[in-house]
Amino acid sequence: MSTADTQALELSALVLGAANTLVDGIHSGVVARGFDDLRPAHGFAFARLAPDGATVGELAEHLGVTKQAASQLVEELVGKGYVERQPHPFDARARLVVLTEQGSACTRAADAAAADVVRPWLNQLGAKRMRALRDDLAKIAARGHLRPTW
Amino acid sequence: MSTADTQALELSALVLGAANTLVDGIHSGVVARGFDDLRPAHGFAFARLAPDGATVGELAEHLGVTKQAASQLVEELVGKGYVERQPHPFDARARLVVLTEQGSACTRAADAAAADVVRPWLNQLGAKRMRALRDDLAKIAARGHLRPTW
DNA sequence: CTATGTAGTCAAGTGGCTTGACTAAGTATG
DNA sequence: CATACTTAGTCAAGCCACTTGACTACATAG
Repeated sequence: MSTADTQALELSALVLGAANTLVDGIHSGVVARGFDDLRPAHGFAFARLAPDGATVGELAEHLGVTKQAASQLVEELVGKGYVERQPHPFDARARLVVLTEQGSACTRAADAAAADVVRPWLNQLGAKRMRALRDDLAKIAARGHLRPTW
Repeated sequence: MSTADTQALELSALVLGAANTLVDGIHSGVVARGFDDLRPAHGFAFARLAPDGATVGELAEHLGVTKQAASQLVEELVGKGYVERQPHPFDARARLVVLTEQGSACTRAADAAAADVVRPWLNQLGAKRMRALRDDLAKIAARGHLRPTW
């Protein structure tokens, strides 16, 4: 196996490990802040709904699941008070799913939890290399090599 | 929200996106190489079994599932010819799960697929920053801020 | 030798997801 | 406008990876 391949393997493992740490850490932080009836999958939904809401179909595509699954997820979140369905402004077939105040509070909690996870990384690497890390990953993403869902 | 928090959010999204790209890309590459009866979860199992095999319990802990689930996964992989159970050298209760030749071939395919995913990153960033990226992630991991499962 | 702990499997139940079928509303064609 | 087609969403049923609970076989401490 070539050196480049070995490097690729190491990098893969590290990226996957970092992602794992993030998902677990964010979830733990969200739970610790009182939102204990949510799972990581809900966070990925919130990320799509956060700015201006989304339709069930858009959410489904973002999550990589069927519309039916997304619809069920929305129904669950409605029941728990995190989101609500509104009539779509332009398309009477569609319904706009938006965060409630509770949902917004949860996304703020998730943001804070993410910061908690990343903070030790910042302390370890320093601000300069941290920026470089972010910029390099952004460069990769900008070239379309990352899925647009996140 | 502070600047550091914004940076943390961006970084989180980028890392998660990169991980997503890796998982999808590796899986696609493995399927394309003829191992089309496997799912990403099997790859995570192979990663633990690859060097010297592991017990069902060890595999379960690595994957973050129950022993029963791991046992079922092993049973499935046995049926497909990727792994086999051997008597454990020291503990008659335990059984050592090891890769078959087919299983090893699959891990090599996964390695190659990972390299395929990472290669465009290397081309985009250059060797120097690529090394820096890996080293920084390794530094973070070395401090125990990443889950040891990967 | 006995009691407790550990490795693994069997059995049954669960929950998130899928496919399939359907209604309501938009859109394009004549 | 009238018909055919597409799209947004839900309802219903089934699937499958995972869970909890119960159990056997072996190990280990007292």
